Amino acid sequence: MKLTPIMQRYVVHWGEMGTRWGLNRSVAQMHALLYLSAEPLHADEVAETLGIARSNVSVGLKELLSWNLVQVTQTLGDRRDFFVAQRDPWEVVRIIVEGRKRRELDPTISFLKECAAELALDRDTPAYTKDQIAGQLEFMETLMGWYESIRSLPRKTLLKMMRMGQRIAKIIGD
Amino acid sequence: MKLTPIMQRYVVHWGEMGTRWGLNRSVAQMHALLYLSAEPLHADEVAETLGIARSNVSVGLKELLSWNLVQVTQTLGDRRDFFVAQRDPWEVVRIIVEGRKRRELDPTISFLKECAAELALDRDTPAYTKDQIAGQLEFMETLMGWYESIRSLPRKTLLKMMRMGQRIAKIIGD
DNA sequence: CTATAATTTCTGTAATTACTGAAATATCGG
DNA sequence: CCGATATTTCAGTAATTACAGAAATTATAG
Repeated sequence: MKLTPIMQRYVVHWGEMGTRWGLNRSVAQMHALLYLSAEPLHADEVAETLGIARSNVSVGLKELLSWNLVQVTQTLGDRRDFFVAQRDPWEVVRIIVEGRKRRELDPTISFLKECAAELALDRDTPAYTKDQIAGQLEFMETLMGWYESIRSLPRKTLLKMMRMGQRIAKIIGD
Repeated sequence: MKLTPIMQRYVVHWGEMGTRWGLNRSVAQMHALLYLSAEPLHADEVAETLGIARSNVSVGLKELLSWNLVQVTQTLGDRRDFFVAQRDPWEVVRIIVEGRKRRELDPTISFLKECAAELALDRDTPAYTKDQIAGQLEFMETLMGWYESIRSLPRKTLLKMMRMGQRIAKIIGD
């Protein structure tokens, strides 16, 4: 696939940002490429376009598949797998946030719950420390509950809410 | 500083999670330790408690200072710097989110704006690609605008909003 | 101004993580 | 089943990142 200069810069930028989000550079680049491409691409084309080894593309695409950021399609009369990226930016962010929650927040909350339970019986740990852990757990549960309730809202409602911005504070009252 | 078994596990867990959030393990451990500690600690104590080199502690604490997750205090009659962590979990998250926004989202939005401007004149880049970039920019601006308006709400209002959960959808209408 | 304590910088090393290219495996038409 | 093509696995290598310890710098008390 031939990239225009702007497309190249986009791919590079996205690769760079990916590293800050915990993806590795080439995986993020693959995603960027597929995101910009109107047609599904096969792995060889991704490898060639980005100049990385075919085997890496295989691994990277698998990772993107596991995140549901990319899907496989087939073409009649072609044995190869073709890949398309999730086109909708909302959906991309939803997927990423969901994944991060599962991998980062959920284990922490369970851990904190364990701690809280054990701390109830613990005589050695200072009161201050207990409070800190309890406070953190409470906060994370609040945050998580909020996320759960927002996650399922239809996009239209979400968009409306976002556009309301600060006016929402008035409606809620204080 | 003497750590109880639970405190040790907390520090280890937090260190592990830190790596998934883009911090390195020991920096995250330093933060955890200070977060749990009722009193300010000096660098030597941090180094000794965590079993890492004094020089590393110096670098790590500087990083935490740059994030405003940790602050320096002084004690009368002691030349050493003492460090305390931000105690409030809300504030911790606010600081982290703010930092990530600044380091990750802001540059991306500027980049996308540049792209959008150049794409208006560009004859080579396919229409589909242009749409994808435009869509992403629009989305990120919406998200950012919402964040800006929420960020400044008093915590009380925020908490109320979070506790309302899905009921907020009804109030907004559809 | 000097001696001492505290902190930071810097360099080499260790550990981790990412990547390539070859080999192995799987898939499919005939 | 065979041959051709596509994909994945794997082992060695490269690149990156984190770390320790020594050396240098800064700050402070006397």
